[in-house]
Amino acid sequence: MQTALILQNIQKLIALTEEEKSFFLSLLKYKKIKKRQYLLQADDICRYEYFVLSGCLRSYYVDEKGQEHVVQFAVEDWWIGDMRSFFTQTPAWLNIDALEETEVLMLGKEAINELYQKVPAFERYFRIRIQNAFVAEQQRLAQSYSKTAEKRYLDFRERYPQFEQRLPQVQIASYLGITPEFLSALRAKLAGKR
Amino acid sequence: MQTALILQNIQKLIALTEEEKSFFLSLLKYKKIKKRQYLLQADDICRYEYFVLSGCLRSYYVDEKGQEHVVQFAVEDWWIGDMRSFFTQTPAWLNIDALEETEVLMLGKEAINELYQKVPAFERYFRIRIQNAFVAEQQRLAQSYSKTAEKRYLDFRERYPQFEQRLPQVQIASYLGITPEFLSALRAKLAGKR
DNA sequence: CGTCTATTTGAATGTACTCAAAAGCGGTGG
DNA sequence: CCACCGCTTTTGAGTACATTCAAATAGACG
Repeated sequence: MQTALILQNIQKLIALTEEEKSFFLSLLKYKKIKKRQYLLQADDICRYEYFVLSGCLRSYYVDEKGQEHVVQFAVEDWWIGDMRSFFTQTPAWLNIDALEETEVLMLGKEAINELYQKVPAFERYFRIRIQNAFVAEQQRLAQSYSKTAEKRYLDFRERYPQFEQRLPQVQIASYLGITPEFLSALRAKLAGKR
Repeated sequence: MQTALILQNIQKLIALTEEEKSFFLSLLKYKKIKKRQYLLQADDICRYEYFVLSGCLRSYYVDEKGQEHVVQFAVEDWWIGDMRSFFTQTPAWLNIDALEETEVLMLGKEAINELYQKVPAFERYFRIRIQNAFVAEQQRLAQSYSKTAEKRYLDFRERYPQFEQRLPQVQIASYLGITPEFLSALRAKLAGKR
Protein backbone atom coordinates (compact mmCIF):
# COMPACT_ATOMS: atom_id res chain seq x y z
CA MET A 1 0.00 0.00 0.00
CA GLN A 2 1.33 3.43 -0.89
CA THR A 3 1.23 5.48 2.26
CA ALA A 4 3.70 8.29 1.60
CA LEU A 5 1.12 10.52 -0.08
CA ILE A 6 -1.48 10.47 2.67
CA LEU A 7 1.07 10.80 5.51
CA GLN A 8 2.61 13.74 3.76
CA ASN A 9 -0.82 15.31 3.32
CA ILE A 10 -1.54 14.95 7.03
CA GLN A 11 1.86 16.13 8.20
CA LYS A 12 1.37 19.41 6.39
CA LEU A 13 -1.15 20.18 9.14
CA ILE A 14 -0.21 18.18 12.22
CA ALA A 15 2.89 16.40 13.56
CA LEU A 16 2.74 12.64 14.15
CA THR A 17 4.97 10.16 15.97
CA GLU A 18 5.92 6.91 14.23
CA GLU A 19 3.54 5.10 16.50
CA GLU A 20 0.66 7.37 15.60
CA LYS A 21 1.43 7.01 11.93
CA SER A 22 1.29 3.26 12.01
CA PHE A 23 -1.85 3.30 14.11
CA PHE A 24 -3.49 5.61 11.60
CA LEU A 25 -2.39 3.46 8.66
CA SER A 26 -3.75 0.36 10.35
CA LEU A 27 -7.23 1.91 10.23
CA LEU A 28 -7.21 2.42 6.47
CA LYS A 29 -8.51 0.12 3.80
CA TYR A 30 -7.31 0.08 0.22
CA LYS A 31 -9.47 -0.24 -2.87
CA LYS A 32 -8.97 -0.05 -6.60
CA ILE A 33 -11.89 0.61 -8.90
CA LYS A 34 -12.38 0.78 -12.65
CA LYS A 35 -13.75 3.62 -14.69
CA ARG A 36 -17.49 4.15 -14.24
CA GLN A 37 -17.63 2.06 -11.05
CA TYR A 38 -19.39 3.48 -8.03
CA LEU A 39 -17.94 4.07 -4.59
CA LEU A 40 -21.22 5.46 -3.31
CA GLN A 41 -24.76 5.66 -4.60
CA ALA A 42 -27.40 8.11 -3.45
CA ASP A 43 -29.70 6.75 -0.71
CA ASP A 44 -27.02 4.37 0.52
CA ILE A 45 -25.19 5.30 3.70
CA CYS A 46 -21.74 6.74 3.13
CA ARG A 47 -19.51 4.54 5.30
CA TYR A 48 -16.12 5.99 4.34
CA GLU A 49 -14.20 9.09 3.54
CA TYR A 50 -12.03 8.40 0.50
CA PHE A 51 -8.51 9.60 -0.11
CA VAL A 52 -7.39 9.33 -3.75
CA LEU A 53 -3.96 7.80 -4.38
CA SER A 54 -4.24 7.80 -8.17
CA GLY A 55 -6.92 8.33 -10.78
CA CYS A 56 -9.96 10.59 -10.60
CA LEU A 57 -13.35 10.51 -8.92
CA ARG A 58 -16.37 12.76 -9.06
CA SER A 59 -19.27 13.31 -6.69
CA TYR A 60 -22.59 14.41 -8.17
CA TYR A 61 -26.27 14.53 -7.41
CA VAL A 62 -29.30 14.07 -9.61
CA ASP A 63 -31.95 16.79 -9.47
CA GLU A 64 -35.73 16.49 -9.78
CA LYS A 65 -35.59 16.70 -13.57
CA GLY A 66 -33.08 13.87 -13.68
CA GLN A 67 -30.13 16.10 -14.46
CA GLU A 68 -26.70 15.32 -13.03
CA HIS A 69 -24.73 18.04 -11.24
CA VAL A 70 -21.07 17.52 -10.39
CA VAL A 71 -20.25 18.71 -6.88
CA GLN A 72 -16.57 17.81 -6.71
CA PHE A 73 -13.71 16.21 -8.59
CA ALA A 74 -11.02 14.38 -6.64
CA VAL A 75 -7.63 13.48 -8.06
CA GLU A 76 -4.43 12.37 -6.32
CA ASP A 77 -4.04 13.83 -2.82
CA TRP A 78 -7.71 14.81 -2.44
CA TRP A 79 -10.39 13.59 -0.09
CA ILE A 80 -13.94 12.96 -1.20
CA GLY A 81 -17.14 11.69 0.39
CA ASP A 82 -20.66 12.66 1.36
CA MET A 83 -19.97 14.46 4.60
CA ARG A 84 -23.56 14.77 5.77
CA SER A 85 -24.26 11.10 5.17
CA PHE A 86 -20.96 10.00 6.68
CA PHE A 87 -21.30 11.91 9.91
CA THR A 88 -24.99 11.41 10.52
CA GLN A 89 -25.17 7.94 8.93
CA THR A 90 -28.21 8.98 6.95
CA PRO A 91 -28.89 8.24 3.26
CA ALA A 92 -26.49 9.97 0.88
CA TRP A 93 -27.59 12.66 -1.52
CA LEU A 94 -24.40 12.26 -3.53
CA ASN A 95 -23.14 9.62 -5.90
CA ILE A 96 -19.43 9.01 -6.23
CA ASP A 97 -17.97 7.23 -9.22
CA ALA A 98 -14.69 6.93 -11.10
CA LEU A 99 -13.84 8.94 -14.19
CA GLU A 100 -10.63 6.94 -14.52
CA GLU A 101 -9.26 3.75 -12.99
CA THR A 102 -8.69 4.88 -9.42
CA GLU A 103 -6.96 3.78 -6.22
CA VAL A 104 -8.29 5.02 -2.89
CA LEU A 105 -7.65 4.69 0.82
CA MET A 106 -10.79 4.42 2.90
CA LEU A 107 -11.38 5.69 6.42
CA GLY A 108 -14.53 4.39 8.14
CA LYS A 109 -16.62 6.10 10.77
CA GLU A 110 -15.66 3.82 13.63
CA ALA A 111 -12.05 4.17 12.56
CA ILE A 112 -12.23 7.93 12.63
CA ASN A 113 -13.79 7.91 16.09
CA GLU A 114 -11.03 5.66 17.40
CA LEU A 115 -8.57 8.02 15.80
CA TYR A 116 -10.07 11.06 17.51
CA GLN A 117 -9.84 9.27 20.83
CA LYS A 118 -6.33 7.93 20.57
CA VAL A 119 -4.76 10.74 18.55
CA PRO A 120 -6.68 13.93 19.31
CA ALA A 121 -4.47 15.87 16.91
CA PHE A 122 -6.57 14.36 14.12
CA GLU A 123 -9.51 16.33 15.39
CA ARG A 124 -7.44 19.35 14.43
CA TYR A 125 -6.46 17.89 11.08
CA PHE A 126 -10.03 17.29 10.05
CA ARG A 127 -11.17 20.63 11.41
CA ILE A 128 -8.67 22.46 9.26
CA ARG A 129 -9.42 20.33 6.23
CA ILE A 130 -13.15 20.99 6.50
CA GLN A 131 -12.48 24.64 7.20
CA ASN A 132 -10.63 24.93 3.91
CA ALA A 133 -13.35 23.04 2.12
CA PHE A 134 -15.95 25.38 3.59
CA VAL A 135 -14.06 28.47 2.50
CA ALA A 136 -13.65 27.06 -1.01
CA GLU A 137 -17.35 26.23 -1.18
CA GLN A 138 -18.28 29.73 -0.05
CA GLN A 139 -16.16 31.27 -2.76
CA ARG A 140 -17.60 28.94 -5.36
CA LEU A 141 -21.11 29.95 -4.38
CA ALA A 142 -20.11 33.60 -4.55
CA GLN A 143 -18.73 33.11 -8.04
CA SER A 144 -21.87 31.39 -9.20
CA TYR A 145 -23.89 34.39 -8.06
CA SER A 146 -21.69 37.20 -9.33
CA LYS A 147 -19.93 35.92 -12.44
CA THR A 148 -21.11 34.84 -15.87
CA ALA A 149 -20.51 31.32 -17.11
CA GLU A 150 -17.70 32.61 -19.31
CA LYS A 151 -15.78 34.06 -16.37
CA ARG A 152 -16.38 30.98 -14.26
CA TYR A 153 -14.99 28.82 -17.04
CA LEU A 154 -11.91 31.02 -17.43
CA ASP A 155 -11.35 30.98 -13.66
CA PHE A 156 -11.72 27.22 -13.65
CA ARG A 157 -9.11 26.83 -16.40
CA GLU A 158 -6.73 29.07 -14.55
CA ARG A 159 -7.23 27.41 -11.21
CA TYR A 160 -7.17 23.80 -12.36
CA PRO A 161 -5.24 23.78 -15.64
CA GLN A 162 -4.62 20.05 -15.35
CA PHE A 163 -8.38 19.31 -15.26
CA GLU A 164 -8.98 21.01 -18.59
CA GLN A 165 -7.07 18.22 -20.37
CA ARG A 166 -7.99 15.41 -18.09
CA LEU A 167 -11.77 15.69 -17.79
CA PRO A 168 -14.49 15.36 -20.43
CA GLN A 169 -16.13 18.68 -21.23
CA VAL A 170 -19.51 17.42 -20.24
CA GLN A 171 -18.21 16.92 -16.69
CA ILE A 172 -16.66 20.36 -16.54
CA ALA A 173 -19.89 21.92 -17.79
CA SER A 174 -21.79 20.09 -15.08
CA TYR A 175 -19.35 21.31 -12.42
CA LEU A 176 -19.71 24.88 -13.65
CA GLY A 177 -23.49 24.61 -13.64
CA ILE A 178 -24.02 25.05 -17.38
CA THR A 179 -25.09 22.80 -20.24
CA PRO A 180 -22.45 21.07 -22.37
CA GLU A 181 -23.89 22.82 -25.43
CA PHE A 182 -23.31 26.20 -23.90
CA LEU A 183 -19.78 25.34 -22.79
CA SER A 184 -19.06 24.25 -26.34
CA ALA A 185 -20.35 27.58 -27.64
CA LEU A 186 -18.22 29.43 -25.09
CA ARG A 187 -15.11 27.56 -26.17
CA ALA A 188 -15.80 28.33 -29.82
CA LYS A 189 -16.21 32.00 -28.96
CA LEU A 190 -13.02 32.11 -26.87
CA ALA A 191 -11.03 30.25 -29.55
CA GLY A 192 -12.24 32.77 -32.14
CA LYS A 193 -11.03 35.68 -30.03
CA ARG A 194 -7.49 34.34 -29.91
CA MET B 1 -23.23 39.52 30.22
CA GLN B 2 -25.77 36.96 29.09
CA THR B 3 -23.96 33.67 28.87
CA ALA B 4 -26.71 31.08 29.01
CA LEU B 5 -27.32 31.11 25.27
CA ILE B 6 -23.77 30.46 24.15
CA LEU B 7 -23.08 27.85 26.82
CA GLN B 8 -26.21 26.04 25.85
CA ASN B 9 -25.19 26.18 22.19
CA ILE B 10 -21.82 24.63 23.00
CA GLN B 11 -23.14 22.01 25.36
CA LYS B 12 -25.33 20.63 22.60
CA LEU B 13 -22.08 19.34 21.08
CA ILE B 14 -19.57 18.88 23.91
CA ALA B 15 -19.65 18.51 27.70
CA LEU B 16 -17.90 21.11 29.86
CA THR B 17 -16.92 21.29 33.51
CA GLU B 18 -17.74 24.44 35.50
CA GLU B 19 -14.10 25.35 35.36
CA GLU B 20 -13.93 25.04 31.59
CA LYS B 21 -17.08 27.08 31.25
CA SER B 22 -15.75 29.98 33.23
CA PHE B 23 -12.40 29.81 31.44
CA PHE B 24 -14.18 29.95 28.11
CA LEU B 25 -16.37 32.85 29.22
CA SER B 26 -13.31 34.75 30.41
CA LEU B 27 -12.02 34.75 26.83
CA LEU B 28 -15.11 36.42 25.39
CA LYS B 29 -15.72 40.09 24.82
CA TYR B 30 -19.12 41.70 24.65
CA LYS B 31 -20.22 44.37 22.19
CA LYS B 32 -23.42 46.12 21.29
CA ILE B 33 -23.84 47.83 17.94
CA LYS B 34 -26.52 49.92 16.32
CA LYS B 35 -28.30 49.34 13.03
CA ARG B 36 -26.05 49.90 10.00
CA GLN B 37 -22.82 49.77 12.04
CA TYR B 38 -19.98 47.57 10.83
CA LEU B 39 -18.31 44.74 12.73
CA LEU B 40 -15.98 44.03 9.83
CA GLN B 41 -15.11 45.74 6.58
CA ALA B 42 -13.56 44.08 3.53
CA ASP B 43 -9.76 44.35 3.38
CA ASP B 44 -9.48 44.62 7.16
CA ILE B 45 -8.32 41.56 9.04
CA CYS B 46 -11.12 39.65 10.74
CA ARG B 47 -9.96 39.41 14.34
CA TYR B 48 -13.03 37.75 15.88
CA GLU B 49 -15.70 35.19 15.40
CA TYR B 50 -19.01 36.69 16.47
CA PHE B 51 -21.81 34.96 18.34
CA VAL B 52 -25.13 36.81 18.21
CA LEU B 53 -27.01 37.23 21.50
CA SER B 54 -29.76 39.41 20.10
CA GLY B 55 -30.48 41.31 16.92
CA CYS B 56 -29.44 40.47 13.38
CA LEU B 57 -26.24 40.70 11.33
CA ARG B 58 -25.43 40.03 7.72
CA SER B 59 -22.19 39.24 5.92
CA TYR B 60 -21.88 40.27 2.29
CA TYR B 61 -19.31 40.97 -0.41
CA VAL B 62 -19.22 43.51 -3.17
CA ASP B 63 -18.54 42.20 -6.68
CA GLU B 64 -16.62 43.83 -9.53
CA LYS B 65 -19.70 45.71 -10.73
CA GLY B 66 -20.24 47.14 -7.26
CA GLN B 67 -23.18 44.90 -6.46
CA GLU B 68 -23.68 43.60 -2.92
CA HIS B 69 -24.27 39.89 -2.33
CA VAL B 70 -25.43 38.63 1.05
CA VAL B 71 -23.56 35.52 2.13
CA GLN B 72 -25.15 34.91 5.52
CA PHE B 73 -27.64 36.25 8.00
CA ALA B 74 -27.02 35.71 11.70
CA VAL B 75 -29.68 36.08 14.36
CA GLU B 76 -29.72 34.95 18.00
CA ASP B 77 -27.71 31.76 18.61
CA TRP B 78 -25.72 31.98 15.32
CA TRP B 79 -22.04 32.49 14.69
CA ILE B 80 -20.75 34.74 11.94
CA GLY B 81 -17.35 35.87 10.69
CA ASP B 82 -15.01 35.74 7.74
CA MET B 83 -13.46 32.34 8.30
CA ARG B 84 -10.70 32.63 5.74
CA SER B 85 -9.60 36.00 7.02
CA PHE B 86 -9.88 34.93 10.64
CA PHE B 87 -7.81 31.79 10.36
CA THR B 88 -5.17 33.03 7.97
CA GLN B 89 -5.16 36.63 9.26
CA THR B 90 -5.36 37.93 5.70
CA PRO B 91 -7.62 40.75 4.44
CA ALA B 92 -11.31 39.96 4.59
CA TRP B 93 -13.44 39.57 1.50
CA LEU B 94 -16.62 39.96 3.55
CA ASN B 95 -18.27 42.90 5.22
CA ILE B 96 -20.35 42.34 8.33
CA ASP B 97 -22.90 44.88 9.50
CA ALA B 98 -26.03 45.10 11.60
CA LEU B 99 -29.54 45.00 10.17
CA GLU B 100 -30.90 45.66 13.66
CA GLU B 101 -29.44 46.82 16.95
CA THR B 102 -27.36 43.81 17.89
CA GLU B 103 -25.47 42.31 20.84
CA VAL B 104 -22.57 39.95 20.17
CA LEU B 105 -19.95 37.93 22.01
CA MET B 106 -16.54 38.02 20.38
CA LEU B 107 -13.91 35.28 20.35
CA GLY B 108 -10.45 36.35 19.17
CA LYS B 109 -7.83 34.24 17.44
CA GLU B 110 -5.39 34.13 20.35
CA ALA B 111 -8.30 33.29 22.61
CA ILE B 112 -9.38 30.41 20.42
CA ASN B 113 -5.84 29.02 20.31
CA GLU B 114 -5.61 29.14 24.07
CA LEU B 115 -8.94 27.42 24.19
CA TYR B 116 -7.80 24.61 21.89
CA GLN B 117 -4.78 24.09 24.12
CA LYS B 118 -6.48 24.14 27.48
CA VAL B 119 -9.80 22.57 26.51
CA PRO B 120 -9.20 20.32 23.49
CA ALA B 121 -12.88 19.44 23.36
CA PHE B 122 -13.39 22.80 21.70
CA GLU B 123 -11.44 21.54 18.73
CA ARG B 124 -14.30 19.10 18.37
CA TYR B 125 -16.96 21.75 18.87
CA PHE B 126 -15.59 23.93 16.13
CA ARG B 127 -15.00 20.97 13.82
CA ILE B 128 -18.62 19.94 14.08
CA ARG B 129 -19.84 23.48 13.72
CA ILE B 130 -17.82 24.03 10.56
CA GLN B 131 -18.84 20.64 9.28
CA ASN B 132 -22.48 21.64 9.52
CA ALA B 133 -21.76 24.96 7.89
CA PHE B 134 -19.98 23.19 5.05
CA VAL B 135 -22.85 20.81 4.46
CA ALA B 136 -25.32 23.70 4.45
CA GLU B 137 -23.16 25.63 2.01
CA GLN B 138 -22.92 22.63 -0.30
CA GLN B 139 -26.68 22.27 -0.37
CA ARG B 140 -27.13 25.94 -1.00
CA LEU B 141 -24.79 25.77 -3.96
CA ALA B 142 -26.63 22.73 -5.26
CA GLN B 143 -29.93 24.59 -5.02
CA SER B 144 -28.55 27.58 -6.86
CA TYR B 145 -27.54 25.29 -9.73
CA SER B 146 -30.62 23.12 -9.97
CA LYS B 147 -33.56 25.24 -8.88
CA THR B 148 -35.21 28.36 -10.27
CA ALA B 149 -35.36 31.56 -8.25
CA GLU B 150 -39.02 30.86 -7.51
CA LYS B 151 -38.27 27.50 -5.90
CA ARG B 152 -35.32 28.89 -3.99
CA TYR B 153 -37.55 31.62 -2.60
CA LEU B 154 -40.25 29.17 -1.58
CA ASP B 155 -37.63 26.94 0.06
CA PHE B 156 -36.21 29.94 1.88
CA ARG B 157 -39.62 30.91 3.23
CA GLU B 158 -40.25 27.40 4.39
CA ARG B 159 -36.83 27.00 6.00
CA TYR B 160 -36.61 30.41 7.67
CA PRO B 161 -40.19 31.59 8.12
CA GLN B 162 -39.10 34.11 10.75
CA PHE B 163 -36.73 35.82 8.30
CA GLU B 164 -39.54 36.56 5.85
CA GLN B 165 -41.02 39.07 8.28
CA ARG B 166 -37.86 40.27 9.86
CA LEU B 167 -35.65 41.11 6.88
CA PRO B 168 -36.11 43.69 4.13
CA GLN B 169 -36.89 42.10 0.78
CA VAL B 170 -33.86 43.64 -0.81
CA GLN B 171 -31.68 41.64 1.60
CA ILE B 172 -33.52 38.41 0.94
CA ALA B 173 -33.22 38.93 -2.81
CA SER B 174 -29.49 39.47 -2.42
CA TYR B 175 -29.18 36.29 -0.36
CA LEU B 176 -31.07 34.33 -3.00
CA GLY B 177 -28.91 35.74 -5.76
CA ILE B 178 -31.65 37.63 -7.58
CA THR B 179 -32.53 41.30 -8.07
CA PRO B 180 -35.07 42.96 -5.77
CA GLU B 181 -37.18 43.75 -8.83
CA PHE B 182 -37.38 40.10 -9.76
CA LEU B 183 -38.21 39.02 -6.21
CA SER B 184 -41.01 41.56 -6.19
CA ALA B 185 -42.36 40.14 -9.45
CA LEU B 186 -42.16 36.63 -8.02
CA ARG B 187 -44.11 37.65 -4.94
CA ALA B 188 -46.77 39.27 -7.06
CA LYS B 189 -47.07 36.11 -9.14
CA LEU B 190 -47.27 33.86 -6.07
CA ALA B 191 -49.83 36.10 -4.37
CA GLY B 192 -51.95 35.98 -7.53
CA LYS B 193 -51.93 32.18 -7.51
CA ARG B 194 -53.34 32.02 -4.01
C1' DC C 1 -14.24 -1.17 -38.51
C1' DG C 2 -18.43 -0.32 -36.33
C1' DT C 3 -20.82 1.24 -32.35
C1' DC C 4 -21.44 4.18 -28.65
C1' DT C 5 -20.49 8.43 -26.46
C1' DA C 6 -18.96 13.20 -26.54
C1' DT C 7 -18.89 17.51 -28.93
C1' DT C 8 -20.48 20.93 -32.14
C1' DT C 9 -23.92 23.76 -34.51
C1' DG C 10 -28.19 26.26 -34.95
C1' DA C 11 -32.95 27.88 -34.10
C1' DA C 12 -36.47 28.83 -30.87
C1' DT C 13 -37.43 29.71 -26.03
C1' DG C 14 -37.21 31.07 -21.17
C1' DT C 15 -35.54 32.92 -17.00
C1' DA C 16 -33.80 36.62 -14.90
C1' DC C 17 -31.57 41.34 -15.54
C1' DT C 18 -31.30 46.40 -16.58
C1' DC C 19 -33.08 50.74 -16.57
C1' DA C 20 -36.58 54.03 -15.59
C1' DA C 21 -40.27 55.65 -13.16
C1' DA C 22 -44.10 55.41 -9.94
C1' DA C 23 -46.03 54.10 -5.62
C1' DG C 24 -45.69 52.86 -0.80
C1' DC C 25 -43.86 53.27 3.80
C1' DG C 26 -41.49 54.88 7.90
C1' DG C 27 -39.21 58.01 10.45
C1' DT C 28 -38.19 62.80 11.68
C1' DG C 29 -38.73 67.58 12.40
C1' DG C 30 -41.54 71.48 12.28
C1' DC D 1 -50.13 65.69 14.24
C1' DC D 2 -49.05 66.32 9.82
C1' DA D 3 -45.84 67.05 6.00
C1' DC D 4 -41.92 65.94 3.93
C1' DC D 5 -37.84 63.28 2.87
C1' DG D 6 -35.43 59.15 1.96
C1' DC D 7 -35.52 54.43 1.28
C1' DT D 8 -37.94 50.16 -0.18
C1' DT D 9 -41.02 47.96 -3.15
C1' DT D 10 -43.66 47.68 -7.33
C1' DT D 11 -44.53 47.93 -12.31
C1' DG D 12 -43.28 47.65 -17.10
C1' DA D 13 -40.62 47.56 -21.39
C1' DG D 14 -36.64 46.03 -23.62
C1' DT D 15 -32.61 42.95 -23.40
C1' DA D 16 -29.06 39.41 -22.29
C1' DC D 17 -27.46 35.15 -20.88
C1' DA D 18 -28.18 30.52 -20.93
C1' DT D 19 -31.40 26.49 -21.98
C1' DT D 20 -33.90 23.12 -24.80
C1' DC D 21 -34.36 20.30 -28.59
C1' DA D 22 -32.80 18.37 -32.82
C1' DA D 23 -29.45 16.94 -35.87
C1' DA D 24 -24.79 16.57 -37.67
C1' DT D 25 -19.98 15.57 -36.75
C1' DA D 26 -16.10 13.89 -34.34
C1' DG D 27 -13.73 10.73 -31.16
C1' DA D 28 -12.87 6.71 -28.37
C1' DC D 29 -12.94 2.03 -27.41
C1' DG D 30 -13.54 -2.75 -28.10
